[in-house]
Amino acid sequence: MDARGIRGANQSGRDSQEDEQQAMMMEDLRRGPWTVEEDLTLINYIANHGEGRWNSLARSAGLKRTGKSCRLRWLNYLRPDVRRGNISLEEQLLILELHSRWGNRWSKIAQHLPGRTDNEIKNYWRTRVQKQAKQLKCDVNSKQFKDAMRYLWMPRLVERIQAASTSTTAATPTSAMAAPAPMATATTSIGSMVFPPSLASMGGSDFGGVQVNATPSYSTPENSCTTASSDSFGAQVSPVSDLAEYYPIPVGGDNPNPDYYQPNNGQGCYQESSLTSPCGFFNYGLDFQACMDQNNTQWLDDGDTSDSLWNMEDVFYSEQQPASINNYY
DNA sequence: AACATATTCAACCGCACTGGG
DNA sequence: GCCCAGTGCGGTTGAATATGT
Repeated sequence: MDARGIRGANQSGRDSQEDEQQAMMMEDLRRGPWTVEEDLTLINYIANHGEGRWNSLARSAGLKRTGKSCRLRWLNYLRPDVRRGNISLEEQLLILELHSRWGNRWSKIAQHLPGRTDNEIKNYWRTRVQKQAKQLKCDVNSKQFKDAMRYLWMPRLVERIQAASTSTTAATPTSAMAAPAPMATATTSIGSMVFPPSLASMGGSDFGGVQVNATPSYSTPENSCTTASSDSFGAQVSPVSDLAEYYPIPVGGDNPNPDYYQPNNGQGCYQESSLTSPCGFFNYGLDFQACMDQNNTQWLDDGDTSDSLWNMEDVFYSEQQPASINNYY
């Protein structure tokens, strides 16, 4: 047992926990990374006997692991419906939104991201979001950082989702993008979000009833969206988000979770062209009539994937100096 | 190529809660 | 009401890997 094992003196369940620790030493239980053999043993056992009662499961399966360890391994890694890989733009947006609503309620947030585990979301938050706050020398819970997330990062994600969607439909005859200007005009509704005047020129959006004539230019690297490997905070993201791929839930699906997102049938969240939060925290009714000509869509395919979509320090600076905001958009 | 530093994420921890006996 | 096993959650760690010098 390491130093972290030291606990307080009058904790409920404390004895059982000490027993667990003791058992670990007595029974020579394994810890650390799981081997392929252990994984297979666990998978096979659960396939035959189901999950639950993890301590007895661990013993019955012949695994020299604690029940906790087995449960964690199964839920976070071995479960067949666990999604691995890059976090899509939509997922990032959802994480930001739900976190702003619920805070560090990772498991609750994870319920709304099918296939993602609380651990994964937590790691995403810590490594990507908190890192940015740290670099900016501000607290992740500070109003400044939250505002930047809400007013800048999230709208930008919406734009990128729009752009990605637009780019995927651009090739179809019916989507003859007649965008004449080098500016993409995207109308984005984010129901309860009210943007400060200084940002009102930023997003092509109707945020919280404030019609924002936001027409971001996509012509510069600084405001280009990165699509292949890096999100605005350097996160690995999917270049194109196909929600049908991620959320293959039938309309009126039978997920017992009442909070579970359903495809947009009037109460759900995602449709091909809209994003709606589960609780209507805010509502991304994306109007994908954003017109982007070839030049405007080019950036989606350009390979600069290495850096930020926008530099947070620049964003903060621009927030304080609205006059200069167009330097960044 | 070698080393240092940064980043990622699986796994662990303590703690709280629940339900059965 | 108490005890205890089981479970779940959020926070933290550290090995592996990536990146920079």
